[in-house]
Amino acid sequence: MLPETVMERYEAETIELMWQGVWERERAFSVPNPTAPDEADERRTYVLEMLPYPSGELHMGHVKNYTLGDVLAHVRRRSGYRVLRPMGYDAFGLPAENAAIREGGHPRVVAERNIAAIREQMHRMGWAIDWDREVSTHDPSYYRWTQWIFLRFFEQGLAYRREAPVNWCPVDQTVLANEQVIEGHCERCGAEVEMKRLEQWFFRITAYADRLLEEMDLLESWPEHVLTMQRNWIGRSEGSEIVFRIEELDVDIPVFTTRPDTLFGATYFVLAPEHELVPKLVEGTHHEQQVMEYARHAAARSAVERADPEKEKTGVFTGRFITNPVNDELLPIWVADYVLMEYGTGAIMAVPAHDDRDYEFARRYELPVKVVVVPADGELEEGAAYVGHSEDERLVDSAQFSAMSSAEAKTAIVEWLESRGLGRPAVGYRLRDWLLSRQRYWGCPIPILYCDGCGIVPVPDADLPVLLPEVDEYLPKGRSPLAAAEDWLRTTCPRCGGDARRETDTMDTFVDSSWYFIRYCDARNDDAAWDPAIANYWLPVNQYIGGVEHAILHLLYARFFVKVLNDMGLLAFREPFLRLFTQGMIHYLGAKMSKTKGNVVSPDEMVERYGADAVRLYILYMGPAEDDIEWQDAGIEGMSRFLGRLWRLGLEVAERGPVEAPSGAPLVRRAHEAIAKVGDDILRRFQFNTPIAAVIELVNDVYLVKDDPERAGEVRFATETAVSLIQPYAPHLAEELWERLGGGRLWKEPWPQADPALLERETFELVVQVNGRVRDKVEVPVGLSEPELLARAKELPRVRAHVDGKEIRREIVVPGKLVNFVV
RNA sequence: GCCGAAGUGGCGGAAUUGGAAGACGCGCUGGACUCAAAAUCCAGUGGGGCUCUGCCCCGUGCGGGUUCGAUCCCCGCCUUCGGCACCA
Repeated sequence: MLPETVMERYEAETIELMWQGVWERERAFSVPNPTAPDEADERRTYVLEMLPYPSGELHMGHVKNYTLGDVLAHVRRRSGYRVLRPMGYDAFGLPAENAAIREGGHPRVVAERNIAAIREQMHRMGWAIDWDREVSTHDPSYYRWTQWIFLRFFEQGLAYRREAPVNWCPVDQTVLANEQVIEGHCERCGAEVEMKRLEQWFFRITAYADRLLEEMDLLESWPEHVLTMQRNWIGRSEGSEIVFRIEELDVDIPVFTTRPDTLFGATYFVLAPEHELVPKLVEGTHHEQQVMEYARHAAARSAVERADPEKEKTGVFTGRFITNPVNDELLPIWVADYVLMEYGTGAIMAVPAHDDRDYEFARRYELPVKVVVVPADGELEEGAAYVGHSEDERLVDSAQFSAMSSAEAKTAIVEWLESRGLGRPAVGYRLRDWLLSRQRYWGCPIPILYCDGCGIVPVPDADLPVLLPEVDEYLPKGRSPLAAAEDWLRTTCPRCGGDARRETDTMDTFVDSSWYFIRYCDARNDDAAWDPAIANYWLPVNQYIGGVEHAILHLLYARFFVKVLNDMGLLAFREPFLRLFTQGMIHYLGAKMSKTKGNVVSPDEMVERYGADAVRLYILYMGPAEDDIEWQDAGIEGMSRFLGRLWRLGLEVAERGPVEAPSGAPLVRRAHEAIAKVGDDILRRFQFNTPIAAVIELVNDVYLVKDDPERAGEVRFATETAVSLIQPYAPHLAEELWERLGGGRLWKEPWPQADPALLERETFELVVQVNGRVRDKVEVPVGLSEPELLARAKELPRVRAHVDGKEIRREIVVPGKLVNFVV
């Protein structure tokens, strides 16, 4: 053994930079596309982590995300797979634009500076990425194809334009999608959102609502809670549409309800303030002024006020009455803010006895409450609506439907209405169409022209990309900054040759990230967005890894895109991501890391102090990858210490030279147990913390006997195994030690396979219980019969102490584990 | 309010199919090495008790249940976190 003073110290930075250079020179992780792609190739796999937004600095969430993917990719590749693992940048979007406005300069310059920085940091982490496939969504060679896809959607009628009440952020001066409004506030800047009516572009995602639900069956493994969140977001509910009629005005108003069984309990009728019939109802009546004032006021109210559940519902009577089609009763028509224009038909029948909201409203405005469903025991709670269901509930006061159960009545009443043309079964969705236009500069231009003669005209494919023009002012003033680029704006119509203007809105960045995983497959293709043969070879993604914050939007949008592209025959599969893993967040000092709170642990600093390997190891050792976990400064010290321990062991063992390991030696067996554990944990259980513990244990075991010359062979084998198993986590150190131990390129080395024969034990420790309590343990040979095991157990003095003098009523034997005496 | 996930030593966590609770790391304690310290190596470390080479009791948020046996399954609570929240 070398004296400690002579032992070479572990210099993480030197070793890491050296090996990063080797990987780059040897193109270690480049995976070219096959010349004859075979879609059925079982030995290929696509490991993908979510596209980073290049904010200028890598954060610990990225480190965790990409290290998870890295470990998986290494193990898969060494297990004989062709592994596609690309990287890119979600570079369009508000933050870069805001930074440019703040600091002066061009958003492109800001974005590209940030990309350069984050790329550098990614290289420094040593992630095994195929950099030949790098893409950035802001690059014309990428967004050209984003535009091309938009045009395909447009052709299919899946991209359309309409005026719509939209969420308007007064600070960012732009329209927000519903999803970007959090409790009435802008997701990005926190400002209170206002309502505005504007011409907007939408994707018709609602046309795919059912398929987004049904085709969840095609997914191999997604976290149940993510699927639940998507189901809730889509919010499919089955009910019926029922037509009410205002005789005096000759007007029919349909409503959507999930409770047609309560139709006889309707005591009033409500229209949303924005409902188009409101003005007609009150025109020329003495209610007109009051109602119109109320409607204007309610409609203009910001989402935050309207969504506040604490707020009392308000409304106003219109003076009109509408006929309940089931019994010809006249119901007063109200306009109230608790009815939403965007859901159902913007009108409801109100059944205060059986709906909480209607009940609350009826109490406030002293409207009648009529009970039509009662539980079997007839007990109804005072002062509340009966909304629940009980097994034997029955309808009352509902003409020929009385005495039916709710379920029976639902069908019967709708059938009765349908036969008279007054109703039909219908489905409602919470999901709205995807509002994709943004009145901002830094996004993908929408490739559309407006011609005075031809109207809306798509830009011909041959004219793509529609490049972002240069402008002087990025700050939007209520219209897109693109509108200021006069030369760019004016163009000629490709159909009639007349004057035309360009669309000045840009796309939501979720559009860019809804197809990037396809582009990676064929990233350098200048003739098409992708070659279908190549896309179908790699895709769908076998393992997708990312933050749970994208559980709804990004994942839903990407699924939608793939379904549409599949329908067009451009892709052969219907779901983009077969397996999804959502990682937990990293907290520090008791809170989510954030710049504003100042509790950020910088990956750069940690890499500088401990090296990339220690950071990679610790980020996965902290706990289960799906859990939120707390960063502990002392924790990374521990990992750094372990790497030092492995390093010293490796050098010592290398120094001694090769020695043959006797098969079946204890450390050889221990090494095989570690191999089995690490492989199983990563590949089957998707558990990344316990494999590290297993390797640490192996190293600890080696340390206890490493100086025994008799055991040099098994020590060497166990050390080599530890180095090989830790390679996915700490690739630099592992590579260096592997070379010093006389090996070649470890990243090309096959992943170790456990020898089942060596996992077999000759003896095992039999646990002996009396009445379910452990009383003793004894080492016994494997393969003893049950009576033999029981006999061995009964001999034990401590067992005798608890059994003697008592009657053994039962003997339980779990082969290979334990016996239990019940006395 | 509705839906979902979780609760284990001083801390992060482990226990894979109902079979030894606390692997591994951190922290702490003791020892070795050193003039000393750091680093390193070795050992101990859930709580309580006793007749202390050992043995007994308690212990996985709380209260019940099923079982020879429960961190794991069932019922009812509590707490924390996440999602949705006038969606008719």
